[in-house]
Amino acid sequence: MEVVEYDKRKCPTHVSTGECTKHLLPVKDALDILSGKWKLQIILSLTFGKKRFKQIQREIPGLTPKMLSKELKELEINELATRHVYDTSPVSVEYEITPYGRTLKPIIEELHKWGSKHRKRIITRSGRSTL
Amino acid sequence: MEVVEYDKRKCPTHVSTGECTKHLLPVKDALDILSGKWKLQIILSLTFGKKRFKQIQREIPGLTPKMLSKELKELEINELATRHVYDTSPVSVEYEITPYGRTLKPIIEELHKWGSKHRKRIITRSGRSTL
DNA sequence: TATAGTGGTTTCCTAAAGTATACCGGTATC
DNA sequence: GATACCGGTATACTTTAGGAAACCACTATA
Repeated sequence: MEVVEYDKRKCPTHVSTGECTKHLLPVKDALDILSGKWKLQIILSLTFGKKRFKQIQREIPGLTPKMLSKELKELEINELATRHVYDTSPVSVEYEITPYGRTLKPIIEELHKWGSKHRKRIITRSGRSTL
Repeated sequence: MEVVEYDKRKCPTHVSTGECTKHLLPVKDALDILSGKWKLQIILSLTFGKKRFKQIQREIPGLTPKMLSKELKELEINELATRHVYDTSPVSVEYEITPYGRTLKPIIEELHKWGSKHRKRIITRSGRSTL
Protein backbone atom coordinates (compact mmCIF):
# COMPACT_ATOMS: atom_id res chain seq x y z
CA MET A 1 0.00 0.00 0.00
CA GLU A 2 1.72 3.06 -1.27
CA VAL A 3 1.19 6.31 0.55
CA VAL A 4 -0.10 8.41 -2.25
CA GLU A 5 -0.05 12.16 -2.43
CA TYR A 6 -2.65 13.47 -4.78
CA ASP A 7 -3.99 16.78 -5.91
CA LYS A 8 -7.61 17.24 -6.82
CA ARG A 9 -6.65 19.86 -9.36
CA LYS A 10 -4.80 17.18 -11.27
CA CYS A 11 -7.98 15.28 -12.03
CA PRO A 12 -9.62 17.07 -14.98
CA THR A 13 -10.22 15.38 -18.27
CA HIS A 14 -6.91 15.89 -19.95
CA VAL A 15 -4.90 14.37 -17.14
CA SER A 16 -3.70 10.78 -16.92
CA THR A 17 -6.19 8.71 -15.03
CA GLY A 18 -3.32 7.35 -12.98
CA GLU A 19 -3.62 10.35 -10.70
CA CYS A 20 -7.37 9.96 -10.42
CA THR A 21 -7.09 6.28 -9.70
CA LYS A 22 -4.79 7.07 -6.81
CA HIS A 23 -7.28 9.60 -5.60
CA LEU A 24 -9.88 6.84 -5.52
CA LEU A 25 -7.87 4.39 -3.44
CA PRO A 26 -9.06 5.75 -0.08
CA VAL A 27 -12.64 5.80 -1.33
CA LYS A 28 -12.32 2.15 -2.25
CA ASP A 29 -10.85 1.37 1.15
CA ALA A 30 -13.87 2.87 2.85
CA LEU A 31 -16.21 1.11 0.49
CA ASP A 32 -14.53 -2.24 1.16
CA ILE A 33 -15.15 -1.84 4.86
CA LEU A 34 -18.87 -1.33 4.36
CA SER A 35 -19.79 -3.42 1.36
CA GLY A 36 -20.75 -7.06 1.37
CA LYS A 37 -23.86 -8.72 2.61
CA TRP A 38 -23.21 -8.71 6.36
CA LYS A 39 -20.69 -6.03 7.36
CA LEU A 40 -23.16 -3.24 7.93
CA GLN A 41 -25.53 -5.40 9.95
CA ILE A 42 -22.72 -6.67 12.15
CA ILE A 43 -21.36 -3.19 12.75
CA LEU A 44 -24.84 -1.95 13.55
CA SER A 45 -25.42 -4.84 15.93
CA LEU A 46 -22.21 -4.08 17.81
CA THR A 47 -23.13 -0.41 17.93
CA PHE A 48 -25.79 -1.30 20.47
CA GLY A 49 -23.45 -3.12 22.83
CA LYS A 50 -20.95 -5.91 23.34
CA LYS A 51 -22.07 -9.18 21.89
CA ARG A 52 -21.07 -12.81 21.97
CA PHE A 53 -20.55 -14.84 18.83
CA LYS A 54 -23.74 -16.86 18.92
CA GLN A 55 -25.64 -13.83 20.09
CA ILE A 56 -24.73 -11.89 16.96
CA GLN A 57 -25.60 -14.89 14.87
CA ARG A 58 -29.03 -15.16 16.46
CA GLU A 59 -29.67 -11.46 15.95
CA ILE A 60 -28.90 -11.55 12.25
CA PRO A 61 -31.03 -14.15 10.52
CA GLY A 62 -29.30 -16.11 7.79
CA LEU A 63 -25.80 -15.28 8.92
CA THR A 64 -23.69 -18.44 8.97
CA PRO A 65 -20.84 -18.96 11.44
CA LYS A 66 -18.39 -19.04 8.57
CA MET A 67 -19.32 -15.60 7.34
CA LEU A 68 -19.58 -14.15 10.82
CA SER A 69 -16.15 -15.47 11.70
CA LYS A 70 -14.67 -14.01 8.54
CA GLU A 71 -16.28 -10.61 8.95
CA LEU A 72 -15.33 -10.32 12.61
CA LYS A 73 -11.71 -11.03 11.73
CA GLU A 74 -11.78 -8.26 9.18
CA LEU A 75 -13.32 -5.88 11.67
CA GLU A 76 -10.50 -6.73 14.08
CA ILE A 77 -7.80 -6.25 11.45
CA ASN A 78 -9.23 -2.84 10.67
CA GLU A 79 -9.43 -1.98 14.36
CA LEU A 80 -13.16 -1.43 14.13
CA ALA A 81 -13.97 -4.08 16.71
CA THR A 82 -12.13 -5.93 19.43
CA ARG A 83 -12.32 -9.51 20.58
CA HIS A 84 -12.25 -10.22 24.29
CA VAL A 85 -11.72 -13.76 25.55
CA TYR A 86 -12.77 -14.35 29.14
CA ASP A 87 -11.17 -17.08 31.18
CA THR A 88 -14.42 -18.68 32.18
CA SER A 89 -15.19 -22.31 31.58
CA PRO A 90 -15.99 -22.81 28.90
CA VAL A 91 -14.31 -19.71 27.57
CA SER A 92 -16.64 -16.92 26.60
CA VAL A 93 -15.87 -14.42 23.87
CA GLU A 94 -17.20 -10.93 23.45
CA TYR A 95 -16.95 -8.59 20.53
CA GLU A 96 -17.05 -4.86 21.03
CA ILE A 97 -17.04 -1.97 18.64
CA THR A 98 -14.09 0.40 19.09
CA PRO A 99 -14.34 4.19 19.34
CA TYR A 100 -12.67 4.17 15.96
CA GLY A 101 -15.43 1.93 14.67
CA ARG A 102 -17.91 4.53 15.76
CA THR A 103 -16.25 7.10 13.50
CA LEU A 104 -17.98 5.29 10.65
CA LYS A 105 -21.22 6.84 11.76
CA PRO A 106 -21.13 10.02 9.62
CA ILE A 107 -20.28 8.02 6.55
CA ILE A 108 -23.17 5.63 7.14
CA GLU A 109 -25.49 8.55 7.76
CA GLU A 110 -24.42 10.19 4.53
CA LEU A 111 -25.08 6.95 2.66
CA HIS A 112 -28.45 6.71 4.37
CA LYS A 113 -29.42 10.24 3.46
CA TRP A 114 -28.57 9.82 -0.18
CA GLY A 115 -29.98 6.29 -0.36
CA SER A 116 -33.32 7.37 1.08
CA LYS A 117 -33.76 10.11 -1.47
CA HIS A 118 -32.69 7.76 -4.22
CA ARG A 119 -35.21 5.14 -3.14
CA LYS A 120 -38.02 7.63 -3.30
CA ARG A 121 -36.85 8.96 -6.63
CA ILE A 122 -36.62 5.58 -8.34
CA ILE A 123 -39.82 4.25 -6.78
CA THR A 124 -41.80 7.35 -7.73
CA ARG A 125 -40.52 7.36 -11.26
CA SER A 126 -41.20 3.70 -11.91
CA GLY A 127 -44.57 3.85 -10.24
CA ARG A 128 -43.98 0.62 -8.40
CA SER A 129 -45.06 0.13 -4.83
CA THR A 130 -43.15 -3.10 -4.36
CA LEU A 131 -39.94 -4.55 -5.68
CA MET B 1 -39.31 -2.12 -3.19
CA GLU B 2 -41.36 -1.33 -0.15
CA VAL B 3 -41.38 2.21 1.10
CA VAL B 4 -40.24 1.67 4.61
CA GLU B 5 -40.84 3.97 7.52
CA TYR B 6 -38.35 3.40 10.29
CA ASP B 7 -37.50 4.90 13.60
CA LYS B 8 -33.95 5.06 14.82
CA ARG B 9 -35.13 4.70 18.39
CA LYS B 10 -36.38 1.27 17.53
CA CYS B 11 -32.91 -0.05 16.85
CA PRO B 12 -31.36 -0.84 20.26
CA THR B 13 -30.25 -4.32 21.19
CA HIS B 14 -33.44 -5.77 22.45
CA VAL B 15 -35.41 -4.91 19.36
CA SER B 16 -36.07 -7.24 16.46
CA THR B 17 -33.44 -6.80 13.82
CA GLY B 18 -36.20 -6.56 11.26
CA GLU B 19 -36.53 -2.87 11.97
CA CYS B 20 -32.80 -2.35 11.74
CA THR B 21 -32.57 -4.25 8.50
CA LYS B 22 -35.17 -1.95 7.01
CA HIS B 23 -33.20 1.01 8.24
CA LEU B 24 -30.22 -0.33 6.30
CA LEU B 25 -31.97 -0.71 2.96
CA PRO B 26 -31.27 2.84 1.78
CA VAL B 27 -27.65 2.50 2.88
CA LYS B 28 -27.35 -0.62 0.77
CA ASP B 29 -28.90 1.17 -2.18
CA ALA B 30 -26.28 3.87 -2.01
CA LEU B 31 -23.54 1.32 -1.59
CA ASP B 32 -24.73 -0.61 -4.63
CA ILE B 33 -24.42 2.46 -6.78
CA LEU B 34 -20.80 2.98 -5.81
CA SER B 35 -19.39 -0.50 -5.30
CA GLY B 36 -17.90 -2.73 -7.95
CA LYS B 37 -14.65 -2.45 -9.76
CA TRP B 38 -15.48 0.31 -12.25
CA LYS B 39 -18.44 2.42 -11.16
CA LEU B 40 -16.49 5.03 -9.24
CA GLN B 41 -13.92 5.47 -11.98
CA ILE B 42 -16.61 5.90 -14.61
CA ILE B 43 -18.54 8.41 -12.52
CA LEU B 44 -15.36 10.32 -11.82
CA SER B 45 -14.43 10.31 -15.48
CA LEU B 46 -17.82 11.76 -16.43
CA THR B 47 -17.52 14.35 -13.68
CA PHE B 48 -14.90 16.08 -15.77
CA GLY B 49 -17.03 16.35 -18.89
CA LYS B 50 -19.04 14.56 -21.53
CA LYS B 51 -17.32 11.53 -22.90
CA ARG B 52 -17.71 9.11 -25.77
CA PHE B 53 -17.72 5.36 -25.28
CA LYS B 54 -14.25 4.61 -26.56
CA GLN B 55 -12.94 7.70 -24.86
CA ILE B 56 -14.00 6.46 -21.45
CA GLN B 57 -12.55 3.07 -22.25
CA ARG B 58 -9.21 4.59 -23.19
CA GLU B 59 -9.16 6.66 -20.02
CA ILE B 60 -9.73 3.70 -17.74
CA PRO B 61 -7.12 1.03 -18.37
CA GLY B 62 -8.36 -2.54 -18.15
CA LEU B 63 -12.00 -1.65 -18.62
CA THR B 64 -13.57 -3.94 -21.23
CA PRO B 65 -16.42 -2.79 -23.50
CA LYS B 66 -18.74 -5.34 -21.91
CA MET B 67 -18.27 -3.94 -18.42
CA LEU B 68 -18.39 -0.35 -19.60
CA SER B 69 -21.60 -1.00 -21.48
CA LYS B 70 -23.16 -2.67 -18.46
CA GLU B 71 -22.13 0.04 -16.02
CA LEU B 72 -23.30 2.86 -18.28
CA LYS B 73 -26.71 1.21 -18.55
CA GLU B 74 -26.96 1.09 -14.78
CA LEU B 75 -25.96 4.72 -14.52
CA GLU B 76 -28.73 5.56 -16.97
CA ILE B 77 -31.31 3.48 -15.09
CA ASN B 78 -30.42 5.29 -11.91
CA GLU B 79 -30.57 8.65 -13.68
CA LEU B 80 -26.99 9.39 -12.81
CA ALA B 81 -25.89 9.73 -16.42
CA THR B 82 -27.52 10.32 -19.77
CA ARG B 83 -26.79 8.94 -23.20
CA HIS B 84 -26.94 11.25 -26.18
CA VAL B 85 -26.93 9.87 -29.71
CA TYR B 86 -25.97 12.33 -32.42
CA ASP B 87 -27.16 11.90 -35.95
CA THR B 88 -23.76 12.15 -37.50
CA SER B 89 -22.35 9.50 -39.75
CA PRO B 90 -21.35 7.28 -38.31
CA VAL B 91 -23.46 7.99 -35.26
CA SER B 92 -21.60 9.35 -32.29
CA VAL B 93 -22.65 8.77 -28.73
CA GLU B 94 -21.89 10.88 -25.70
CA TYR B 95 -22.39 10.14 -22.05
CA GLU B 96 -22.92 12.91 -19.58
CA ILE B 97 -23.31 13.00 -15.86
CA THR B 98 -26.64 14.43 -14.65
CA PRO B 99 -27.07 17.09 -11.97
CA TYR B 100 -28.50 14.30 -9.89
CA GLY B 101 -25.33 12.30 -10.48
CA ARG B 102 -23.37 15.19 -9.05
CA THR B 103 -25.29 14.90 -5.79
CA LEU B 104 -23.12 11.85 -5.12
CA LYS B 105 -20.27 14.22 -4.46
CA PRO B 106 -20.72 14.66 -0.69
CA ILE B 107 -21.01 10.95 -0.21
CA ILE B 108 -17.82 10.29 -2.15
CA GLU B 109 -16.06 13.03 -0.25
CA GLU B 110 -17.13 11.54 3.05
CA LEU B 111 -15.84 8.15 1.93
CA HIS B 112 -12.62 9.78 0.84
CA LYS B 113 -12.13 11.59 4.12
CA TRP B 114 -12.65 8.49 6.21
CA GLY B 115 -10.69 6.28 3.81
CA SER B 116 -7.68 8.56 3.84
CA LYS B 117 -7.47 8.53 7.60
CA HIS B 118 -7.98 4.80 7.64
CA ARG B 119 -5.18 4.25 5.14
CA LYS B 120 -2.75 6.22 7.26
CA ARG B 121 -3.87 4.42 10.38
CA ILE B 122 -3.45 0.93 9.00
CA ILE B 123 -0.21 1.69 7.18
CA THR B 124 1.35 3.35 10.22
CA ARG B 125 0.38 0.53 12.52
CA SER B 126 1.66 -2.23 10.28
CA GLY B 127 4.86 -0.33 9.48
CA ARG B 128 4.65 -1.25 5.83
CA SER B 129 5.51 1.18 3.11
CA THR B 130 4.11 -0.93 0.32
CA LEU B 131 1.27 -3.37 0.00
C1' DT C 1 -24.57 -41.21 29.46
C1' DA C 2 -27.21 -38.38 26.22
C1' DT C 3 -28.27 -33.70 24.93
C1' DA C 4 -27.49 -28.92 24.30
C1' DG C 5 -24.82 -24.74 24.21
C1' DT C 6 -20.23 -22.37 23.32
C1' DG C 7 -16.89 -20.55 19.51
C1' DG C 8 -15.71 -21.56 15.90
C1' DT C 9 -13.31 -24.58 11.31
C1' DT C 10 -13.60 -27.48 7.11
C1' DT C 11 -15.31 -29.03 2.89
C1' DC C 12 -18.07 -28.72 -0.93
C1' DC C 13 -21.10 -26.21 -3.78
C1' DT C 14 -23.63 -22.36 -6.46
C1' DA C 15 -24.26 -17.76 -8.21
C1' DA C 16 -22.57 -13.47 -9.36
C1' DA C 17 -18.85 -10.47 -10.85
C1' DG C 18 -15.43 -9.78 -13.88
C1' DT C 19 -12.06 -11.05 -17.96
C1' DA C 20 -10.66 -12.41 -22.75
C1' DT C 21 -11.53 -12.71 -27.24
C1' DA C 22 -13.87 -12.44 -31.21
C1' DC C 23 -17.22 -10.38 -33.78
C1' DC C 24 -20.92 -7.09 -35.94
C1' DG C 25 -22.52 -3.12 -39.32
C1' DG C 26 -21.38 1.29 -40.47
C1' DT C 27 -17.98 4.83 -42.33
C1' DA C 28 -13.76 6.95 -43.45
C1' DT C 29 -8.97 6.68 -44.90
C1' DC C 30 -4.96 4.92 -47.31
C1' DG D 1 -9.60 -3.28 -51.61
C1' DA D 2 -7.32 -3.37 -46.93
C1' DT D 3 -7.18 -1.17 -42.72
C1' DA D 4 -8.88 1.35 -38.83
C1' DC D 5 -12.18 3.84 -35.90
C1' DC D 6 -16.93 3.92 -33.87
C1' DG D 7 -20.41 1.79 -30.46
C1' DG D 8 -21.20 -1.75 -28.96
C1' DT D 9 -22.78 -7.49 -28.51
C1' DA D 10 -21.87 -12.62 -27.87
C1' DT D 11 -19.63 -16.44 -26.03
C1' DA D 12 -16.75 -18.70 -23.07
C1' DC D 13 -13.99 -18.63 -19.26
C1' DT D 14 -12.05 -17.61 -14.37
C1' DT D 15 -12.44 -15.66 -9.93
C1' DT D 16 -14.72 -14.21 -5.89
C1' DA D 17 -18.62 -13.95 -2.61
C1' DG D 18 -21.49 -16.38 -0.21
C1' DG D 19 -24.37 -20.62 1.37
C1' DA D 20 -25.11 -25.63 3.40
C1' DA D 21 -23.84 -28.97 6.12
C1' DA D 22 -20.98 -31.45 8.92
C1' DC D 23 -17.77 -31.41 12.38
C1' DC D 24 -14.49 -30.19 16.46
C1' DA D 25 -13.18 -29.76 21.70
C1' DC D 26 -15.04 -28.23 25.66
C1' DT D 27 -18.63 -27.84 29.42
C1' DA D 28 -22.95 -27.83 31.70
C1' DT D 29 -27.22 -29.93 32.52
C1' DA D 30 -30.71 -33.62 32.75
